[in-house]
Order: sequence, then structure tokens, then C-alpha cells
Amino acid sequence: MPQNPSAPSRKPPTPRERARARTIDDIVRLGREHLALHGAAALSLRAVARDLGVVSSAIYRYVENREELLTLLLIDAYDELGDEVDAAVAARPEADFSGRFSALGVAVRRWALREPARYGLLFGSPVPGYRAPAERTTGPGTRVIYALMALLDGAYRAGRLAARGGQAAVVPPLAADLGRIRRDMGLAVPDILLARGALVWTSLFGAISFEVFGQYGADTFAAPDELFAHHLAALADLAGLGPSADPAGGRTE
Amino acid sequence: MPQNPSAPSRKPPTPRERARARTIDDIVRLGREHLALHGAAALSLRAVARDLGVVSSAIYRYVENREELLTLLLIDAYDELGDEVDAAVAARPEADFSGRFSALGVAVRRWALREPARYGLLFGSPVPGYRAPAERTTGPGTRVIYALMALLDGAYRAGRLAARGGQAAVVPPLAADLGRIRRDMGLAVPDILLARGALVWTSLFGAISFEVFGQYGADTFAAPDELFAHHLAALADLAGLGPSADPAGGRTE
DNA sequence: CAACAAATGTGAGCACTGCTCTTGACTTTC
DNA sequence: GAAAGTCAAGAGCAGTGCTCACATTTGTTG
Repeated sequence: MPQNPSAPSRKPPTPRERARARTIDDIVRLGREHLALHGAAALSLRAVARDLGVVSSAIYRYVENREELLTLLLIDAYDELGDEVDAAVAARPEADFSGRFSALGVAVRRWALREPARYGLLFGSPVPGYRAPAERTTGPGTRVIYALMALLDGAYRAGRLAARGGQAAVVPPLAADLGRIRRDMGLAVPDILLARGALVWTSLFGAISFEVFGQYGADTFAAPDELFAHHLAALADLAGLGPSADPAGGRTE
Repeated sequence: MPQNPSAPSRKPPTPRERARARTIDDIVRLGREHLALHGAAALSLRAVARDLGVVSSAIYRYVENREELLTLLLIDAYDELGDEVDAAVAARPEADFSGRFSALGVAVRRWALREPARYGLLFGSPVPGYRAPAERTTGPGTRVIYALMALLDGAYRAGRLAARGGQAAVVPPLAADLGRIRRDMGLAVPDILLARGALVWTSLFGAISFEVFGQYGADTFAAPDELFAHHLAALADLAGLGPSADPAGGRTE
């Protein structure tokens, strides 16, 4: 199955290759619909094959197995989330760090509430028996954290990021891959604030997860927009971005 | 199927009822093992029946369907987590609020890391097609948030909880069930700090979830104990518990 | 253009799942 | 002892992931 596009094969795509790519795109599109409708663990290759108008076994000509389709959908979702977050952040002035942070948080929440099942695939409990291949998912999977870290670094370089609060003196040990991100991006922000950034990152996703996965009774933590904006302002404060420069910056739209 | 124990039926349990209860306990125990081994979505009634040494259809004499078993396991997990958290909190002096908060966070994290699949059932993406019945799960499901809220309320009444940070003046709107908790518990702590408590609550679970569900590459947010303790101290600060009174309070064991 | 070979589609089949239903056996109660 | 209630067994249905032998389509090449 010669379909490795990473090797620099300069050949123009043959019609066969084009048809194949189009079919795979169709499969991913149909899979995305099923995912959004019924959740990750209920994704059925046979159902996708039916919708594709083909017998069930034919799917395996294009997708190795169910895991592979899940990986494709994982990358697809990461990319869409990353695109929306990047666009939302870029829409704010470069120097408006707290505004950009707020935009990032609002964009993640909006995408999560619009695509709960896909959000669950990315940030929920892992699909049983499925292990995301790191070499294919780390790239798109780290776009949002990269955006946040770039934001914090920019604010730090501009002198707009200040350590504050109780135990700033205690330098925390960074997690392995957090150190890797620091190196890869050449971050100038000190470890204390980077750890704060990681906490803010996980806190943001914690708040959103509680809202998206409403496990409890009805809506224990179904935060309305205003409460989320309030949380977001507190997180900006925690990150060191200080009391928000634009008090209305947390509005949803 | 007269098995409702909530009605005040004073009848002593007949041998049949005892045997039946024992069998259901066995099923829950086996289900717990399968859950811990293979995850929630992979829980199979047939497999449980095999382990029970009985034919597959016999399971349905004791458990209505797969959802019912999941509900039983959900309650089981909530209770175990609640017990451990309560015990950890009670082990600290009543007036040591930040110590109790730290103990709560450490207990949740320890349980989550020890029981990742069960943690995923409680706080991960919802199992497809399964909706937890509120009337049976809200009770055990709110034990930890109740413990946290009681902690904050006690600190507030003792004059040890202070609003701090930027936008303390902005009173956030509380989520529906958060207001219910406030009423049910007769909390004295003002809404601003209660909202902070909710943020701290979601942040705590966000940090733990990222660690338990290691979706990314290897261990992007596999926080070592020290980093988690650092986060916990920041969250205590955010909750208004002030800079930790016991700097070593965040230790794991 | 014809022939070939690769790519693609087909249908049967295996092992698994949740769940239902009928049948037979057993236990408690009257 | 008979009636009523309970339980286990096994067959069966519809669904799943996945494999394999076979048939068909299709692009390329002699």
C-alpha cells in the first residue's frame, strides 16, 4: 500500500491516487458525522461503509482498522480546534495579551460546546483499547497549548507578565514535555510562570470539561457565559496577565 | 421485582433476598474489575457472566441491562472516592483549612491515578448511549464538591477566607445547581468566593484529568507529585485560603 | 487497441456483543 | 402436596470488527 506522502515523492498524483484520497476524505467526513452524533466509542466502520454506499469489508481498503479512523478523526478535530483558536487569537491586537487570552479561552469553549463528542475524543476519557500514535497526533495536538505558551511568552517579553501571589519563590519542577515545549519554542518566560501557564491551561479545560460532560444531575457546572467569563478573568489573573485590561473582554461573541 | 430498599419495609431479608443481594454484589465486584482493566465502554455483561460462572442471559435476572450495571459501578466509584476524600480531610485538624484543602486535592489525585478507568467513568467523556440517572447518582456524586464547599464555608466563618485579586467586585452569576448547593448547605460564604470555589474545583479536576487521560504524546502533563503540589498551593491561594499556612502541606503521602 | 496488473468491490464467514424468549428445574409458600 | 415464584439454560436475533477468496473495474503499458 504505497500511500506514504511524507517521503518527498515528486510524482504528480495519479487519478487513482486522487480518487483514493477523495474516498478517504469522504470516510473521514462521514466518520465525523457519526462521531458528532453518537460519540467516539459508538463509531462503527460498518455504519460508515453503509453511508458510503459500499459493502462493509470495502472500508478496509482505505482504512486499516477502526483505530486508524479514530486517529484520522483525532487529527481532524485537533486541526479544526487549532484553526479556530488561532483565528480568534489573531483577531485581537497583538499587544492586548489579556484580550488574546480571553479570546483563546472563549474559542476553545465555543468549539467544545458545539462539538461535544469530538471534544470528548480529544480531552475525555481515552477510548478503550485505543492508543493515539504520538508521531501523528502530537503535532496538531499541541497547537492550543503552543498558542497559550506563545501568548505568555510574548507578554513576558513585553514586561506585562508579573509573578504574584504566595509561593512565587518556590520553583516547581516542570513536566517532561513541558520542558520540551520550552526548548522547542525558545521561551523566555521563567519556569514559575510557565508552571502557572500549565495550571491555567489545565484549569481552562477542567472548567470546559465539566460543562461539556455534564455527568452530574442536571447542570451543576453548566456555567452560563458570564460565569465562564468570570472564571476566565480569574485564570488570566492567575497566569500573571494581571487584572484584565479590558473588563468587557470576556464576552462570548 | 420488589427490591426497593428506600421504602421502609421492615421485613427481615429472606434467604432468597440475601442470596440475591450477594449475587448482585458479586456482579458489581466483577464489573469493577473489568472496568478497571478494560475501561467503561468495553464493559461486557457476557464477560461478567462468564466470570460469574453462569450463562450470559442469567445476568439479566439481577441487572436490568448494561446501563444499570454502569450506574451501579458509578455509584460504587463515587462512594469509594467520597470515602477516601472524607477520610483524608478528617485526618487534618479542623482549623487547618489549607491543610484540609491540600489533603482533599491529594486524595482525589491519588484515587484517580490508582483507578484511572473508574475516574474516567466519573469525570471523563460520557459513555455513549448512557445517561446517568440523576435520582440515583446526584447524592454520591456531589460528596467531594460538598466537602470542598463545607471547607470553604468553614474557613469563611472563621474569618480565614479573604477575597483577593482583580475583579472581586464583579459578582458572578452562579450556575443553577451551585445555587442549590448553597441553599441545601446553608453556606455563608459570599457568591464571589463560592464562584472561586467552583473554579478551583474544576481546575483541580482539570489538572488531574490531564494527568490521568494522557492523550498527548507521552506525558505532557504527567505532573510529578511536586508539580501537582505546586498547583494545589496556587489553587488554595485562588480559593482565598491564602498562602499556605503549612508550606509542606502539599506532600503526597 | 488489447492485455495485463494493480486497485477496488463483493459476499461469506468467524468471533464477539447486548438483549429477548421459551423451556425446564428448583425453592418457597400456601 | 400443589401452586406460585424464582432462577438458570440455551437458542436466537441483530449488531459489531475483521479476514479471506473471489469477481470486477480501471489505469497503464506493450
